[in-house]
Amino acid sequence: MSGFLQDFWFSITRPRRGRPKLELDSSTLQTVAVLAEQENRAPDEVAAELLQAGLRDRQETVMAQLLWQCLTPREQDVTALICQNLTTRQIAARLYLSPDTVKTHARHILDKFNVPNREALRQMLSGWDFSAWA
Amino acid sequence: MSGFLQDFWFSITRPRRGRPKLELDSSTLQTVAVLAEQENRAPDEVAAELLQAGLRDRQETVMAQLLWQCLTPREQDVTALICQNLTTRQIAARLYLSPDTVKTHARHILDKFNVPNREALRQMLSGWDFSAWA
DNA sequence: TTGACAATAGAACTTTAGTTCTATAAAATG
DNA sequence: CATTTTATAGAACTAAAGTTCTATTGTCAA
Repeated sequence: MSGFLQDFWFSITRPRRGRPKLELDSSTLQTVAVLAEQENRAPDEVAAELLQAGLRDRQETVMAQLLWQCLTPREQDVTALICQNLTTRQIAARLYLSPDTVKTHARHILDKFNVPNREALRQMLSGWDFSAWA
Repeated sequence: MSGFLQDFWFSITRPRRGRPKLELDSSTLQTVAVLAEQENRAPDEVAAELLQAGLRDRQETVMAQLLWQCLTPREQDVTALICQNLTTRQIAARLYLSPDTVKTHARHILDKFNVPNREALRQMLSGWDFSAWA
């Protein structure tokens, strides 16, 4: 058995109740293999890297969600529209404010998320769904 | 055996020579399991999603690399520095140009990559290593 | 050789975001 | 109740990016 099979078999045989099973379709595995071959690396290494990168993203999402809860309702509105790539003017028109007011909210938002600019905010929340503010 | 084990076992027993083995450390698997539990989803579903997202990123990189080849040497310089978040002024000082010239190059770069602004360019090349231009 | 094109360089002007400040009303606190 | 804090709103100014244009030189094709 390969090291992976050993590990997996070991985790299955451990006395754990209701442990979920890890099941991937073979096409994903094959794509990993193809990519690994292109990069001259072991597929398990590539897969681990991809998984770990994805997991890191998710953990950052948890942090961002906590910070989101610290926003006022108005700030959440402005955040959502910023992340949908609306300009200050567009946001102002949408929320019936002056552009300067939008910038004030943006200032507060960036401070609460501790990011240097709107781009960094958008990057931080890039996987979020803001369609409720469409 | 789980479905994954079946698939994997099946791929191993197929008459393929030198097929690489997929091997992940158990801590990664456990992290996937924890995340899946938080999201009330099956771990194999989460893992597949993470892998597929990562693979999609890699494919976009291939396209970007083709476009990168279309850049002139100067444009590649400017692209690298833009992606390291340098301002126009900083880039101009680094390359001994006027800021307006940097903006001209940027214009050409954005056109060649078919992106609307520098932020989109940085997003597109976010996984690249530009340390050679440090 | 001449003209077209590409690479490199730069300028004037506009738009947008960022920075620092002021102001008011409502809510919280002592 | 008086004061402080917070949320919301806005303004003046600056920095940065974006847009459209001009200019020169080298290369290439007719």
